[in-house]
Amino acid sequence: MARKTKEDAELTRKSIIIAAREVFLIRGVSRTTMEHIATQAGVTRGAVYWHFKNKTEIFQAMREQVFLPLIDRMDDTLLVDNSQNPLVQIENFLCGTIQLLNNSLETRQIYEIMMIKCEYVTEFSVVLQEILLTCSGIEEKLRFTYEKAKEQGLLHPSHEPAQLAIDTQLFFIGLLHMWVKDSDGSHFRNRAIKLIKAHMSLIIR
Amino acid sequence: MARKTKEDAELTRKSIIIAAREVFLIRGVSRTTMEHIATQAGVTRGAVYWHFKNKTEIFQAMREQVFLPLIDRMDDTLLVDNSQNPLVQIENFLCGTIQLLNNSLETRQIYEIMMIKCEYVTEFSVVLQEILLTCSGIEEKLRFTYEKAKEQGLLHPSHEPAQLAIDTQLFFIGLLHMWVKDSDGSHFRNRAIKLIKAHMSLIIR
DNA sequence: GTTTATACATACATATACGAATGTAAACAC
DNA sequence: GTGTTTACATTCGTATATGTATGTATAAAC
Repeated sequence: MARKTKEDAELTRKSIIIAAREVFLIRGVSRTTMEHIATQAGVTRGAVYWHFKNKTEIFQAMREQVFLPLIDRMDDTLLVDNSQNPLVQIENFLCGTIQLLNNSLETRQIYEIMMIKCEYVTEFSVVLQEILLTCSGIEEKLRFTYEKAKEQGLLHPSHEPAQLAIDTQLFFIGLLHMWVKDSDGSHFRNRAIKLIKAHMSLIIR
Repeated sequence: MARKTKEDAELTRKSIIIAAREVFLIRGVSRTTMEHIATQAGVTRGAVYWHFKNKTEIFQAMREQVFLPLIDRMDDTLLVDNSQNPLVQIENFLCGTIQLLNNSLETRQIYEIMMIKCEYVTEFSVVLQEILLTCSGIEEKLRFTYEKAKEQGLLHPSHEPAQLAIDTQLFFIGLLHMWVKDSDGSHFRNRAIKLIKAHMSLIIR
């Protein structure tokens, strides 16, 4: 077949990532083959191997589309000193993430793949380390924001920012996991925003 | 080879489950083959196919060893009306689960397999439904116990048992996930008990 | 306008996995 | 003590996956 222009090639690359996401979601990462991805993208394995060394590289490319924006948004919502109520900042960050999952099919699917359609062994254990690191970052930023809240006297005197940060983080990790697993929506998806507000209300005062 | 006695056969069956757990942990469920399991158990694939129809059946057998006791312990700790402080009952249940993970290699490994070494697709999506159901059960039992606490005036008047139950449940799900992922122990494993106490202290009064 | 590198498709070699079929020796039922 | 069933091991056919090597037409570089 004919050679494509650079722009066309970039399109094929992107369509491969999209195809991978769609197949990963249905078959799981381990069970999808390069052939599955290629077929779904409407190309042959040759094209896939041209753009990516192996499946892990495709997975990483897919993952970056979700994680880099997450970090950015977190920094924007939590770290920027906008003289807003810090507790509201935290609530906005948490709710914003849920909104993103609601609005973006792509994000939703990638989260689902990463949480229940991927086995973190051998080449993928690296990803686990990165997740751990991201979580550390979240904890730190939450703590920073809770400290602001404490300075402003918004917290109960016996509550420590560090403890609140971890508690909120673990609550949210749990929520995300159940949000993803609850595909019919009745248990967690529909209630997520309410649950976040309830969690924050436990902390206020 | 020679036929074994019934007792011997039962031993082989158990050794296959153990072998499966060990290999699942290293290679992930999808990537382990019947051959891997057989070799690890010191038998041939013939023996494995004799005892189990396929890999999913082995997985289920392994899983039951962990989930049935969980339900039992939960009922024992939370539902039995032992006139103990309900909040202490909840704390004991949460801490007890962490202790179990600390003490039992088997339990620890099975949790790890189920959370980050398994892809919940096709035959395995059934397992997801069961997990959802188990979670519903946990929520209900937590709510029941928080209601007892409220009756005894142990809760802040503005706190609702239903909300607390979900908050605690999500906190604990998050904790379990991070506990499992934090294999070096520095971030969550060593602090788990302290984090639980901190979480409960947010609720008291 | 020729050359070269690109963006793939096609073909090939190798490896691995599965499930079933078959074989077999000993345990158990009688 | 003979027949039957059990608890496996062995063998076989088939399918599927991987990575690479090779082919090829065209875009881009000059």
